[in-house]
Amino acid sequence: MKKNRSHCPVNYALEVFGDKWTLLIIRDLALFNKRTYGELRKSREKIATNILAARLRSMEQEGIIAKEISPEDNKVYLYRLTTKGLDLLPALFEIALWSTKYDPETAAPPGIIERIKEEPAAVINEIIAATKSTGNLSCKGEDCQ
Amino acid sequence: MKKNRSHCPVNYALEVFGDKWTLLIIRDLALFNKRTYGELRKSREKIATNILAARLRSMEQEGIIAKEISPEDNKVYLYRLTTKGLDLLPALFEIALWSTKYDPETAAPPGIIERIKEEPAAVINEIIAATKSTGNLSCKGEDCQ
DNA sequence: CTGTATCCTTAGGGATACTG
DNA sequence: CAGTATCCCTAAGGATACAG
Repeated sequence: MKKNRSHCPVNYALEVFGDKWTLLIIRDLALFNKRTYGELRKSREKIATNILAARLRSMEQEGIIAKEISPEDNKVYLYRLTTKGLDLLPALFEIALWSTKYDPETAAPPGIIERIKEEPAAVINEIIAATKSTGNLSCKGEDCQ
Repeated sequence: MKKNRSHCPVNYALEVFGDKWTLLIIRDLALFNKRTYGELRKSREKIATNILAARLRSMEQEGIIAKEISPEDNKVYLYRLTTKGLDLLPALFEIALWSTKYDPETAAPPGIIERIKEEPAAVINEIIAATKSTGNLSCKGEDCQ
């Protein structure tokens, strides 16, 4: 895609996360608490390793994720959402809610979707807390997996 | 992109409007009140005519827009958002608000963004009203153009 | 005005092998 | 474990001509 087609805010968003993978990576970081490259690679959608690396680099450049060395193991890198990335959660939630309303394949929306619907602010606060805490938290997601 | 990579709601949304044009067309229909093929073609981002036709067809198949003959001129077709399409407005608004917060190029967010921030429900109701009313409403948008 | 029909180009993605 | 490096491929997009 040609960059800077316009200065419309919708267009800007498309240029930052309008590809086929970035939003899924944000989902994994936020909802499934994935932190490492290996965890992110195990998404249900089976992202190729080179694509994952490319997306992570792009996301880091855009400032929506940050990469840090694990305090526990200096050979392990941890990815986390920045404030700019966390600010995408309301949009992500609206998108997910819309899908569960209309996707014929998603008959019974699982746990976290219900929570997003009932108490989105609380979910966001939990994600922020989990993001800020150091250490490698295991994946606890059950949906989408 | 491979379809049906997973049944995750985020993934479903990406498959429906995760391309480079659909969201911009929704923007034009909702915020700029565009209704005809010709109006839609005049987006700032200069969509090619074959691409526009392809996207409109896809959106119609997905059920987010509907195509009708103009009551005023039976040679003119009018496109409008369906309920499913209108239900995307909260997501669209969150996306736009995020962009105006972070896009360095969007220094001063223009009029409609302010309204979306202050009274999103009212804006949605106006769009619904404008969508339901028949007749070819002229484009009144000032942003993004 | 509302599209089709072509032709062409390219970025994005997929598969796989390999490396420190 | 966390990526690079290649090679390949195709869907998506762009330009333009034309048609009902």
